[in-house]
Amino acid sequence: MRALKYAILGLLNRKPMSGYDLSKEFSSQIGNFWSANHSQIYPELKRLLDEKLVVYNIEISGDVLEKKVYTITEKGRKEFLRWLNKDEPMGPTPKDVFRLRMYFCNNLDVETRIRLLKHQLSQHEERLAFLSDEMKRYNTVPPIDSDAFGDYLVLDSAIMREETTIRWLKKCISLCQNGSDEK
Amino acid sequence: MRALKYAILGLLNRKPMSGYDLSKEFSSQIGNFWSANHSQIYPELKRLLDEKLVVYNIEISGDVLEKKVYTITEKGRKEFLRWLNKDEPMGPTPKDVFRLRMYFCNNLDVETRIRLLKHQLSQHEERLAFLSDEMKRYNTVPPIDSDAFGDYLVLDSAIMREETTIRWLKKCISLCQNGSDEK
DNA sequence: CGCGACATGTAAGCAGTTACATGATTAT
DNA sequence: ATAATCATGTAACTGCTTACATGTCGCG
Repeated sequence: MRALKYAILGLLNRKPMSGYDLSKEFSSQIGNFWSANHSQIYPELKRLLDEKLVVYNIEISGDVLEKKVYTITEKGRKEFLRWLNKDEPMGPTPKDVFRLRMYFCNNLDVETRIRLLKHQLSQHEERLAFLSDEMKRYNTVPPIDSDAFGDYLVLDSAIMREETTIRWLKKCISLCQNGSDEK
Repeated sequence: MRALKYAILGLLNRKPMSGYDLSKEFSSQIGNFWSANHSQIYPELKRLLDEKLVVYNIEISGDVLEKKVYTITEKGRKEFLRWLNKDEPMGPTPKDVFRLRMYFCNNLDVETRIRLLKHQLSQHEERLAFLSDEMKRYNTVPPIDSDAFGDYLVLDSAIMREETTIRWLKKCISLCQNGSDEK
């Protein structure tokens, strides 16, 4: 599978970057659906280098600090495009610990459920507010052949995901409260 | 973290089961948000046994075929409830390879994007149809202290997730088509 | 001069997938 | 008979997280 490999190749296909830059990218839009930390990125870059999918040259920041700026090769671009064009089946359903916990929530007293649900709710609302703020930067949908188009699509998806989670959490809270009244 | 440990304890807290039964459970409602296959379940059961959180007794199916039916212990129940009551922060954003691909979709020609998007769309619509069918079994919201309540909540969540994904996919298709007209 | 950001790496361990391996039971 | 399902395990490998480890640069 090696999704990280293609995530990195895709980012380097946008523009040359260092491992450090890549790890920052994974905190931005793309990070809503894929991320990795530096301890995974550096070894992967070494591997891509061995496979001749990337090359690097060293830039000096300041006096002596070396920065390896990686560039995708023609071979790398080909392999990336091959992966991107492939039609793959729907992936496995992603895991979610909080929903796993709610699956077992009949073992919790109602007050605890509501407390846990409200805590999740506030976190997701905060996250949604952050994402909505990012969305404000787009007055219009970016051109479909620009890098920004991908940014826009995944940001939109992340917002929709948060909105849906929030709707579900509110529904859960409501069901727990009504159910407890009925008793 | 050991989420699988608690998933298994929670299921055994519902009723005694074999490893085989557990792996089937992960294909039902709970499987929408957590799953594992038998190669992970059997070693985990052994570990739970070592930790004295479960015990088993052997049932014979047919003539000689042995079936290990696991039961949660009092210690196991306590540890499960401790985990369940804990208030944990929002987990990391789940990974999604298709959205990762769409992040890079400006490198695809419009026809390919639409083909890939429509393929995903049909798969998610099929999945939604299946889940909606499952939902029909509930004429009413189950009692909030029944096992079925958890089943209901996660099924509802899975349906909302599929609906949202479908809305997003349709939006992406529409954006790609309109954008290509404008050019 | 101290702190946060910049910058790159390795090691140990946990979690999860795929494949290997075996055998019994039930329905057709 | 034979295929699908029941039933239990192990081994090898991939992916990912957390911690270890080191050093520079720019700002206040």
